[in-house]
Amino acid sequence: MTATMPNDLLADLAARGLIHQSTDMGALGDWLATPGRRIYCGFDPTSDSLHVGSLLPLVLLRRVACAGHEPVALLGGATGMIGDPSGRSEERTLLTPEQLAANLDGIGRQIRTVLAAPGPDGHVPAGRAHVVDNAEWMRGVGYLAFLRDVGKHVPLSQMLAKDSVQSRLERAGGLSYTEFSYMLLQAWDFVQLSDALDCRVQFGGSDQWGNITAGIELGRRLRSRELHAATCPLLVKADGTKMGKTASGAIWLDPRRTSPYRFYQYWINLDDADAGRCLLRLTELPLEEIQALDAQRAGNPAARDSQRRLAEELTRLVHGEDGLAAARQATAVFFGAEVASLDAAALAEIFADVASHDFPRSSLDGEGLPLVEAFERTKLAPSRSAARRTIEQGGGYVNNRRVTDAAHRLTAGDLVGGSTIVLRSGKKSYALAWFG
RNA sequence: GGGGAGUUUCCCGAGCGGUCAAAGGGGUCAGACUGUAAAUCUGAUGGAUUUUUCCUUCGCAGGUUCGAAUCCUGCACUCCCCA
Repeated sequence: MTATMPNDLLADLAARGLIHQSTDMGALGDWLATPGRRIYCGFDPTSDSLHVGSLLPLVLLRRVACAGHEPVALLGGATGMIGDPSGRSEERTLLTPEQLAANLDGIGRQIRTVLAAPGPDGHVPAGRAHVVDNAEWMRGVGYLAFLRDVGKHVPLSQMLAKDSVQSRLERAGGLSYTEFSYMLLQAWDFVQLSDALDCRVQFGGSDQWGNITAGIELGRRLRSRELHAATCPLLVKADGTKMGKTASGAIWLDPRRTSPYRFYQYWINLDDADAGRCLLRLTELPLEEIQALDAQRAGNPAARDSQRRLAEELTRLVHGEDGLAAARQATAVFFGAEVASLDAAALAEIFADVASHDFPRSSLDGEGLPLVEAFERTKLAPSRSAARRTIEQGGGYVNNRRVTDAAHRLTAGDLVGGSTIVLRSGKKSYALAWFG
């Protein structure tokens, strides 16, 4: 059992800074006083993988489960056909049905995995998790029926008043009728979920407030039912930029897009200023432990216990114990650990992100392959001259051992794991030389 | 249409006819320091070989010279001033 009891959910969320806006907290608390309540949060199928930005709502659902309630992850199989204008400055391009199907499959898998992963205490969250797709109830609905059953009950004045609509209308591109209608679908989702699962609470990012309140209003008009909601603040870094964006692109949850190593490294490299908030909002570590880490960070920032802990928790959550182990091993190697004893499988795992180049096996025969040539061919250096320079200046490594002789040649004795030689330039530029 | 200025190695920007692969700054790459941070310091920075040396670069094409990025002619483009 997790230590958290049902009534603690709202207090815990508040303590972690996860409540930005909400409907009546008192009523919300009363409803949540009974265990096993269902709370939903929607996920847009805009890609076949979630990224770091989606971690917050995903962990939010886990908190729901840990508190003894039942999280409902709603996949936008229907709404994905339309596109949510919230927080968008321009009209979206429509997804093809094939893309949408692939995206639903991908993120559905990720959501199930994360919701079923054990927490820091080693236990799977108590509450049963539901994953549903709004295409289930939208697919068969006709346009006329929808206009009569749903549209009729939503005043245009309210729709026009939403921030998401206003900001788009002020822009040159405006927004299409299609995207304008999005909120009706999300509102209808809420009502449907309250019918089918007695789900009366919706969580979401603060940019969802408009869509969420549309659902609450519709529930009141159509069912005379009281629905509740809370939004969490958008997670941004201290410098105002989005979480999970790097120079080389977004940090994804899919290991094929972002290796566990790079995922781990993203958190390790997080600014001190952001570490505390991320621990609070993205991990399930007890508050006392986070406070202790905050104190350690203030007293000894160089140790970076917070970043390390954050990286461990989130990598384990997303990639599992094996993924964390791989990330740690890769980290050790990338920061100079011995490489000679690794086997082929470990090498492939660790250097998954690293560029490689195939050489004929015979090039190692006799005198061997000049190191400068290997550097040039693997693109570690733009030319032999450049390779010679970095080697002479102490920036050349073979299997993580520094080589300062520019005339050095690689031979079969340098092979690691049977057919590979690990080359490195400077602190962290690696390349693999394969000898097939 | 008339007059003037310019086009240099990744960028900016110096460059007396030879000693210019070309000052200086930025960037980049290494090294040191460090918290896998920031700042700082050091070195390197056309290619091939490293001993010598060779090849390719200074808008494009020719020319004058023993020899030009530096002089002459034509062409292209950019900028400024006067109409």
